[in-house]
Amino acid sequence: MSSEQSRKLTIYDLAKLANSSPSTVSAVLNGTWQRRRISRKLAKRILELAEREGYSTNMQARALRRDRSGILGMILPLYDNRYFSSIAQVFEAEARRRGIFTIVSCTNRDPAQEREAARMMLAYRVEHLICTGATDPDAIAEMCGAAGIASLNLDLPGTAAPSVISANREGARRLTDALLDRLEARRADAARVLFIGGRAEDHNTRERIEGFRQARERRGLATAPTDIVTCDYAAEKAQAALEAYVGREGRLPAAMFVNSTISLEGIVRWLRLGGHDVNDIIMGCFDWDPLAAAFHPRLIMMRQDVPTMIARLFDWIDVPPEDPASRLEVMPEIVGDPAQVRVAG
Amino acid sequence: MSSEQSRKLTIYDLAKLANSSPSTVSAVLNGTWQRRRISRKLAKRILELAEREGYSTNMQARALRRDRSGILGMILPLYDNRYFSSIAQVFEAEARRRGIFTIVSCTNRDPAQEREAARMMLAYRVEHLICTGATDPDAIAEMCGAAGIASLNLDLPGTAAPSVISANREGARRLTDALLDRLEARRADAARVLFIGGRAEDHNTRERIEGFRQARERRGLATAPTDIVTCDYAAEKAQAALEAYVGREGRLPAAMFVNSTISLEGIVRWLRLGGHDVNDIIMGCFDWDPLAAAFHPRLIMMRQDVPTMIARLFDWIDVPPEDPASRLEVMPEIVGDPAQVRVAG
DNA sequence: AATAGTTGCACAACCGATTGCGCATTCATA
DNA sequence: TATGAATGCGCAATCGGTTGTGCAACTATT
Repeated sequence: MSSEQSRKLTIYDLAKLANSSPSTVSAVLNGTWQRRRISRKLAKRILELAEREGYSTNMQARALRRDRSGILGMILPLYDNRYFSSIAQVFEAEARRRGIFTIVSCTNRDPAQEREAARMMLAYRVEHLICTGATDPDAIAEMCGAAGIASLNLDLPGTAAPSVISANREGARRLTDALLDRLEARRADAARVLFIGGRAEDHNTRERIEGFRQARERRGLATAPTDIVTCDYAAEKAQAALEAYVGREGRLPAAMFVNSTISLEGIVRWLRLGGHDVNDIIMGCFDWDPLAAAFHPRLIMMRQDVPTMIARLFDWIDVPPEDPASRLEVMPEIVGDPAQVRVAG
Repeated sequence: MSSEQSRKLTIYDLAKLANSSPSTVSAVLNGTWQRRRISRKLAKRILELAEREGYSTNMQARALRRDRSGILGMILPLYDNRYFSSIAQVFEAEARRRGIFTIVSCTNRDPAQEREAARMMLAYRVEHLICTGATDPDAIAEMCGAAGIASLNLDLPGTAAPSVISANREGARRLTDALLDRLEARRADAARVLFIGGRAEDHNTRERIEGFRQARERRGLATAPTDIVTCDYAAEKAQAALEAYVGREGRLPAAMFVNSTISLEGIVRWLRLGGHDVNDIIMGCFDWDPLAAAFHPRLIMMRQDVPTMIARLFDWIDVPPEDPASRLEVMPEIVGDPAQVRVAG
């Protein structure tokens, strides 16, 4: 609050001002002064001085000496949907609550960018690295392992580090059940249900497909390969895939299991452009977006339980699981389908 | 790639392995070896050794010695809309392209959190601090000034640091023009246009209101205080505000200028819950969301030009403006209104 | 062959905090 | 009045890079 020194104030400056020593100032400022038997009086004087002079600890120096950065790193595919942005926000909020600093980096679902981001995070000596939705989590876990840094997977599981993920199969089963219930209520053809979006090679998509298949099987419905279109997540891809599907089948599907809000964007756009009423198709989306809910109240969505997922993640940060390949599934919540409330239990 | 040492490899280790000295290894690894006249042969040998042993520079040590962290900091209100998430992504991508590391922190439009985040960023000795949509940018600029760190404002302007913002007034004028054009085409009552959302105390909202007012004035339309409802951004607030407005006026507005996608969410939800057709009201939104566009093709949106804004920001990071209170306005683009294409020029 | 310039590298002092250790006082006890 | 313990604090080494400076060895010049 006082002088606008361009050289930042250090503990050495404070020590001089307080007629004390750097080690004492350090102990006072980092809270270890009681253990070091610094008198309360002196501690108080130094704290006031630091406050008055606007001292701020040089975290680089502290990190270097302590060999701990006090930073938690996270890599993330993107920020631009509610699921990932909420992951970033909740993660940051929880870390802040614990006085830990966070660094988040978007890697655009690109393995090369993932590796590069991980390399930087390791150079900054993050204490843990959270890999969210990583395309190649094991590669990163291996890098972290070599550097002696713990890594954790979120959203997509790996085999080389503990993973917190959504209960994709069970969630998909419930979402599919909700779609089928609606179809029955409408007396529509339950055969024409389309699963669209996602990547055939990613774990979540495979699990959701399996849940989709199982839910149908339990009602005696077969699932043909053409019922499933894993066209990647992008809106344009979903749009083109739906167009192709409709061209092939000659008509719209009766219901759709849309594998992300970004795919939903393409689907809805294509339907509107083609003059279709979105309400004519029963739609479920495995992800949640309140704006979509506002526009389309009959849309059924699976909202992944981000707060719980992050909480479990921090549990493992606090106490690493014995098994490095531990996998924890967190149940997502169905939204927008009142009829489902009893079924979900 | 070799041993899984738990102690991280340092330049001292490499120096021993290479029969060289730490200073030489350092120069080789940080690229200053030519200036230090290290032979190409030795440099090559050391680089290969470092690669083989999986060396990674301890950035804390480097930052401490250089007195520069190589980190760019940004504070942001939220990630969860397309505007802010895109700011974070584009900012990070551009920084990455330049080999600079970034730290982004969400501060929930809360001045206390803003200050706390800034304090942490300064403790980590970020080289610049970008304050995006800060409620109190000048307070942060002052903190940065005292620490001898340059700060820049984005989205919301301040008086104590250079600011890159959207051309809110002109953008609002154009958006309002588009609404009024549609109203005329529909021969609807141009008096019943509602401006809704935002904060009366924030600069952007004030500017947009002024643009709104001017556009109407130019067509001979007066703007009453009741035509403007700055109920904050939250969906629930917008929902409640619209309900109150309709209760007061006895009918829906003919058109609405919605001041953010988050407010739009509340508006649309209220309309759907009340059984209204969103197409009955001519709507413009000052912000852009592709999912909203997909659901509501007649919605007119102002898409803020994030890439240009970030580019200008980096221009000022490279070459600080002479005037610390410089302000640069970047024109947003109107989306979803084909008729506007010629008017926009 | 003596001198000057160049090449190639190592020494050692930092950067700012942390922390094991030790030394002077003061206090309690015998 | 000695003696042991407790109190209060400072010294100095250390974390891992960076960088000004200096010194050999070698090359070019006269």
